[in-house]
Amino acid sequence: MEKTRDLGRTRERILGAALREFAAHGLGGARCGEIARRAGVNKRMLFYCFGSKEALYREILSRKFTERANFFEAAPDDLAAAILHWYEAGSSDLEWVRLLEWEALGAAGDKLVGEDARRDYFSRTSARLRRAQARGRIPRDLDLSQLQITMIALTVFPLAFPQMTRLATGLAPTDPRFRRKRQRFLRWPGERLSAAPATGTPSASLSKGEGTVGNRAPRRAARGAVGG
Amino acid sequence: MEKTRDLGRTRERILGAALREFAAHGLGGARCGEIARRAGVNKRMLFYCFGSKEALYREILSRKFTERANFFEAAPDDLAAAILHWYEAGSSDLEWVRLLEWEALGAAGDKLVGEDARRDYFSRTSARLRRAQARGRIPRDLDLSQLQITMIALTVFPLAFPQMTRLATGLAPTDPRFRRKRQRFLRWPGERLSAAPATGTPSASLSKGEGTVGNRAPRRAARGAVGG
DNA sequence: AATACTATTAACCGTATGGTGAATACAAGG
DNA sequence: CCTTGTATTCACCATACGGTTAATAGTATT
Repeated sequence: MEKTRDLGRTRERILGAALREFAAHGLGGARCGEIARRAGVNKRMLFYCFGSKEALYREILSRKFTERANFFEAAPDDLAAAILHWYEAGSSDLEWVRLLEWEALGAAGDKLVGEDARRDYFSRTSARLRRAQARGRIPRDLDLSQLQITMIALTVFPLAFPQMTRLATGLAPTDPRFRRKRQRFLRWPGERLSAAPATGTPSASLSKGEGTVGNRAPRRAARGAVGG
Repeated sequence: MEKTRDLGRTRERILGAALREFAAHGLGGARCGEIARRAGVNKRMLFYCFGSKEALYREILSRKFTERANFFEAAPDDLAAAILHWYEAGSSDLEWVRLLEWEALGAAGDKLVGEDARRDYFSRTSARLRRAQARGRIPRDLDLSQLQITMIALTVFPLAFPQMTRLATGLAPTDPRFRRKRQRFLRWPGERLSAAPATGTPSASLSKGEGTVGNRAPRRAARGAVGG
């Protein structure tokens, strides 16, 4: 039979509820009482287990962050296919995108959660892209760091701005029909990029895509803080 | 000499301070006391002038919304040039982007501020794009509503996720150097799109770009509310 | 200069919230 | 079965915040 007392389990329940609450309302907007209620746990346990709301938030970010990292590691070589993989990786988890977005709004310039890992990701991806460009698989006149954020933008944006997506397309970004259409659309510039006119290699490939995009720390106590 | 009592002026001062505060912290995170302090005005005046925090927020959104709309109205015909104009329109005002982002996170599905105007914008733009496509100036196999949110994504994303932008490019999205690089980058797919291989017209043009992208109403009292 | 009106201020209130002190109940070890 | 440690609960605090009541001081009008 179930143990009536199991700290590990309550921890997990809290983390689950907190993820939902923080994704929905951000650090400042999330309510400890609500997290406890959702977790079916006494509010006090949050502080017993994690010390403070902010520490709990950091824990959530850190977990989600590493979880997502693995996903990104598995990108295929072909650029067009890689874009689709990134789309999958970047848009299959609404809560993650929302956490990213809260962070983007809340960060004041203080160190991000997992900043090193992120920097790592970007520099690895960058090196890979540079190699591909040197081999002529990406047009020489294309700015690679611009290409990077562009790819993230292409995949993350619809989830990050769902109302706008719905207004433009009539579909929710989570709707399977939307996702199919988006994938079809993304294939277009992908192939175009692959057909690299600069050097003329008809089919392109990137090295394998790894890495992640991430998280960050808290802001000024229980609010939001400026972002720049 | 200056009037010591001027309701119009205090209203403006409040609006100015509120814009900054709401852009920085969102509806839930913004503090009435702080707005008053920044405006150099007694807190009571916020409620005297606007009734409630939320009403003030709506006023801010509505103003910013129509202000931006005018900007978007003036897009040139040529697609490549239009993209640059949209970039300018979409990325020249950080506060606006942040308001959009707060909205995106906060909206629970309730009606957006200026939703009708936005729908208008999207349908007008959509019609224009369809005409251009019919004339063969945009590849026939390109999904136009996907194209629309893509263009917004390309221009808005760097400001919406500044930390990511900085990690990828080493520059802040507001940095003039970044903006130049981004413009140069955006010209690339712009010209590529213009060279419409589907029907073969070498130089493309869109009709004029109008419209706007926008705002929304409040959420559950002084918090954040779910977004989907 | 008295009147009437309204912009402005000071003080205050009720509530919600993050966080805590201390009691309590369960489980394992002896 | 009793003790010991810890997971869980209950009651509570201090504070911050949106909003309001009521008094006050400019200003225009006559």
